[in-house]
Amino acid sequence: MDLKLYNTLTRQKEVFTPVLPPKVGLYTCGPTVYNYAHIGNLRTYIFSDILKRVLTYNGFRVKHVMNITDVGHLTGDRDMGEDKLESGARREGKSAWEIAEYYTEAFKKDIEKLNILPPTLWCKATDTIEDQIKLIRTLEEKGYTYRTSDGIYFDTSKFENYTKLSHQDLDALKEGARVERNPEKRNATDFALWKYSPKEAQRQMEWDSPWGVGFPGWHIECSAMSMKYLGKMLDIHCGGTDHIDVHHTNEIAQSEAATGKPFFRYWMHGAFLIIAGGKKMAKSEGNFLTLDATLRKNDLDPLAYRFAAFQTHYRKPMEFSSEAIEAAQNGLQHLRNQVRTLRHDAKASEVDAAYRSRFLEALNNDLNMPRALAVVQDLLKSELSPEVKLATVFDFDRVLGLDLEKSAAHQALPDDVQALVDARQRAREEKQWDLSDQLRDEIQSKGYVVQDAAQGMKVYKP
RNA sequence: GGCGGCAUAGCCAAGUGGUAAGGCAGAGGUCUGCAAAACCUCCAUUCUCCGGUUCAAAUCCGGAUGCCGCCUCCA
Repeated sequence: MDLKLYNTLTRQKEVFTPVLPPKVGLYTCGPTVYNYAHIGNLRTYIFSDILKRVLTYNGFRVKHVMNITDVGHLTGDRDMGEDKLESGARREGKSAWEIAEYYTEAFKKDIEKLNILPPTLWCKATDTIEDQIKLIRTLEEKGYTYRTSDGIYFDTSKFENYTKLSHQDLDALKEGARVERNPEKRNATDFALWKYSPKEAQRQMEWDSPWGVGFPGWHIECSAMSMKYLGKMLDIHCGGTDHIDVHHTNEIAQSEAATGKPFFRYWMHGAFLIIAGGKKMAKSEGNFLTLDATLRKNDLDPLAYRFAAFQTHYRKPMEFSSEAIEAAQNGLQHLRNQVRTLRHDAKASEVDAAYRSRFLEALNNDLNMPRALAVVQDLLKSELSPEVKLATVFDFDRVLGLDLEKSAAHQALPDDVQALVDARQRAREEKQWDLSDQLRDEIQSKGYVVQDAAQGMKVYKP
């Protein structure tokens, strides 16, 4: 079955075919590690995780590269402003390197909690400075660069079709612009490839280069790393929608200018998460929620957030509220209970081909997770045997990543709990209901759920 | 000011020409000593509003209203 994906470049769904099948090169723009990720950021990584899992489910072999931006991302546009890592270091009284290390680890913990599979390869901007310098030299040799008092810039007017990804009208852009100007730039859209360290202040992160001591611009890292690690497999590049106009547009310009060849063929972008008031989540809006804070406040399973993200298509803004996340938690709990009930009296056998095909059809229609979830519900309500249902839903979970098999697995009870269970079983057989209820309370107070079924008592830890 | 997007039940939402998926919440029921879980049934004559095209529109076109994003760093 064809896998259709929406390509920002062409603004339509296209049948996906990689350069070197069955291998697929996937590049995800990772975080700038100067602060914690918020749940809006994480929505985008859940999206790229689904993309990767769907590719794998379709039989492709995915090489997934994700970068960590630990230098060169400025706080202002037009290549003015401070480096985020340097300002983060000042804010917290640590070194820029410590800041990067700390928030990289925090990010990795977050995605692990959400069952986001780690990439095949992590790469850091600061580990590839040499490659970035090489790329800038190539651009220099080909005449795409110019020098100003603060750095080396890319002349976007020399690259034809600069707006092919953003589909922007540059003339209209200029008129409406209300930004500080960098008077040395030839075009408003030109961007820094290399910035000199400021004369008055010592930077913590700086390197020698043919143009002087300094640091790379933000965009060049993704070009250098994606080409270095993916080689010819420049298949899919994904990230948040906010990257379309500047970051990804600039990546394409500098990469294609340097190589003379097309860069990635498929560009995919995840939409924002917006909070109840209808605003996007952002630090400047004061509605910045980390994963931990969200979970703690509502006492939730991290996978409830993953499940919540599946209810909205990745290209549509997702409405977040505590009501929505609680609904997702209940929905996930219900799904797990359904699977556990099946598991109680059956073993997984064969996957049902018809349901698998319907599930795949939803996934392959530009990752339509809401519809895929509806197929899961249909499956569970179907007339199929428990054995087949189980096998099929476990197969689906390769994409869903909701730990359905694990959460339904038989759990061995500790001796003290088992003793209580046995005692309660005897009490029930003797119809000593007061004692039975008392023992149930005791078992529950140890954090277990007690369910009386026809075949006997079910006791498990949720 | 320019460009783009969205508007479907109490909430989250799918659906791009053929007569409204799914989830959550809610109501009723089966099972059960009770509880919990599970299961079954019900829950939008209608898709922001007004026109138009069509045998047929939530889906296409025009207009209105509201909301959002980008053009400042941001997933």
